[in-house]
Amino acid sequence: MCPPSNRKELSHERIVDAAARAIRREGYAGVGVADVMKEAGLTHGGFYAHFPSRDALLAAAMERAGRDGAARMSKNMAQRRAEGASPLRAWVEAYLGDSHLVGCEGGCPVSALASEIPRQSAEVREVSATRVQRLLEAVQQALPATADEHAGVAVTSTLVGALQLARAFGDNPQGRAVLASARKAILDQYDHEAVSTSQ
Amino acid sequence: MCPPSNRKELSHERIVDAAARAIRREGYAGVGVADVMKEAGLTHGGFYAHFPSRDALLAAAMERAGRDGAARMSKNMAQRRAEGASPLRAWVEAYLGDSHLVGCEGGCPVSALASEIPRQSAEVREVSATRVQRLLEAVQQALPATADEHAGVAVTSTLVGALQLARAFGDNPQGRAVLASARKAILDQYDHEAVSTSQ
DNA sequence: TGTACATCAGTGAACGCGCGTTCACTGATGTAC
DNA sequence: TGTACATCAGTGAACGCGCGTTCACTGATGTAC
Repeated sequence: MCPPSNRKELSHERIVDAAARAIRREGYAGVGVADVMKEAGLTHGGFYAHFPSRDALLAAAMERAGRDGAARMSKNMAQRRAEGASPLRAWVEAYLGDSHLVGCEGGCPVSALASEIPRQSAEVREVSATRVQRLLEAVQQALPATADEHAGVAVTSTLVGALQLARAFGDNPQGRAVLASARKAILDQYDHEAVSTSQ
Repeated sequence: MCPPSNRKELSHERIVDAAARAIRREGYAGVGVADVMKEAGLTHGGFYAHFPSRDALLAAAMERAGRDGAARMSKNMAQRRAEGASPLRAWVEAYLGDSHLVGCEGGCPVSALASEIPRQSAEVREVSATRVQRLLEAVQQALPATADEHAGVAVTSTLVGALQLARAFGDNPQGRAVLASARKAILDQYDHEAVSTSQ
């Protein structure tokens, strides 16, 4: 069925995909080797033919989750931009959408894992820090050209913090109110530029 | 040495104190019953005379950590206010101080644990949500009276998010830059009121 | 004041369980002749 | 075309370990008389 040189590679992809979902759903600490392998349709014994350790899997999963999240954001944003939203509005409404209150599985791994990062192994911390850096860059690009770097960092912090506080309350009016307040505060301050200013 | 009715109570306090430090240092998932008991100067066997389960300990620890953190913030703020800082400046500089980049052990449990909260048991989530609520209220009180509730939520989100992103980078120039940007952005926007306006 | 007893906080061994990791083996696949 | 062999991804049993939890016991303390 599969070209021989591809078979292992395909399994590898399934494992990383499963782990990328698992870390966002369960946290770094909640992810087990056996569960990930099972979700990838394999048995746990074969794991060490793919990764030297559980930590190596977590690192690969974080990188994959970051790319996943970015791709999904791009798609989501493109649609909002097509509907006439400014880049910043598109970002903020996509990132802080009410649907992100439940199930972090497909969302931004930084907001799903931020407080766990400092407690991870060096290899996981390094990959995670790079993902934070990419998130900062993406938000900066969505801001009007007049916004300085401080603004980019502050907006990213607000996005990540608001999503976490909202999730701490859960999918209820209190959680949704946190998201709404953060959306409003960011757009009121930074979205004074007209839509036509950018792009 | 100890009045008999007090002895158990004193042990209980030591256990909760140890756990309140442990959850901030290691995360909910990183805290073990035996380690906490050892840090409290006891053996693990006695634990279940104090708590019905590990989750009950985590809940008690979160509440204690919240009060601890609030008390420390009060002290820190009082000193800054005495030096002439506005309430908001005092809050922001205390909360986002560079010293919080290493060792969350004595700091704000919300920023130390935020992304883990949605994965906890109901009892831990409830206590944690209350701590988030208290944090929102405290920040709101530090803001100028002209600031609405959206501003309070946004500033709290920025504080929590910035501390976590900075800690993801670590105690280095990159981490300190995140804190500095967040401090600047918050104060530039919300601290236009003169010091004399409040209190 | 002194002795016997009741109380109870804390001890430490033991339990079942799930984890990360290892390894001898299986069985499907492609290759050599 | 057919047979024998080499390769190697994946299997599943087993390992040591640490965890949360239980429980029979200890030993210090205060009380009754």
